[in-house]
Amino acid sequence: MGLKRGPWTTEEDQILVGYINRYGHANWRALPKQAGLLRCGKSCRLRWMNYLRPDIKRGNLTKEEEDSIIRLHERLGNRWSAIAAKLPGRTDNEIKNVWHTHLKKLVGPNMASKDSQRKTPHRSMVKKKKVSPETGHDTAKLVSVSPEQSYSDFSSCATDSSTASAEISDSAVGAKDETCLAEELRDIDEKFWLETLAMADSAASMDIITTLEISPPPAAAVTDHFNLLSSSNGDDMDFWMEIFMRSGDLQELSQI
DNA sequence: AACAGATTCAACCGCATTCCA
DNA sequence: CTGGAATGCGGTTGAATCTGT
Repeated sequence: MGLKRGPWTTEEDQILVGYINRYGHANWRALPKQAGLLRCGKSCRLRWMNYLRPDIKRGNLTKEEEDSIIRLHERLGNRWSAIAAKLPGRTDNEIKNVWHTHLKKLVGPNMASKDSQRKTPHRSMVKKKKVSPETGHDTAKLVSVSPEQSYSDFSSCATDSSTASAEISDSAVGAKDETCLAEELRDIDEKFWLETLAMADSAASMDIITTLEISPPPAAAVTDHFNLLSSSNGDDMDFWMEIFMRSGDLQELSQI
């Protein structure tokens, strides 16, 4: 289509930065044409988000940042954008690259293999994990996916739950047929939700939620767990993510 | 100095989600 | 409700660079 690809030149960068500084980036698709760039909107967005944004930190990650990434990855899996959101000035792409080039090696072979198993902790699956009014589970969705998908999805959702480490061994994953595995996952899944929600229900958790300034916790969040689960939408994701993370902290603390 | 293999990281690709008519 | 466009995300690729022989 006559669009340029490959590395960006300094001139292109200047044009893009100049245009965005002046007009913003309300419409990425229209932006390159209006700015006079022979790039697709997607490419412009990526260049801006990962490289040209003024708030991007340059240089190597600090030890603290690396530790944070390792901790967050342990809890969130390969949800790079979620991890990046906790590290101001760092991009999801950068964190992903750093993980694959440095940090994966640091955390050791066990975690590394866990990482490869985890594969795509897909956000769609996280969202689809709505609770059916009758059964409390979206069974059809779980049964229809492959064992690998089910496991990676599960681990991404429940990475930090103690039940998440109610391990499904490699061999088990390989050996079980899809139906058996789906049933097992449903059991674990239910346990996970109950535990997580129980955490949210406790006064201690509410204190933490308050002090964390999670904004704003849905009014029904604690009083009506399952109704909320079945009606939860994207706006609540940050809230739930904090709950997942905090519940992990609470469990770690209780073990200590 | 020359080469091969390893590493790094910007950019691309495909897919899911969100938005809107 | 539906379908198409726009956006965002995570996995992958490949050129540039580094390192070891």
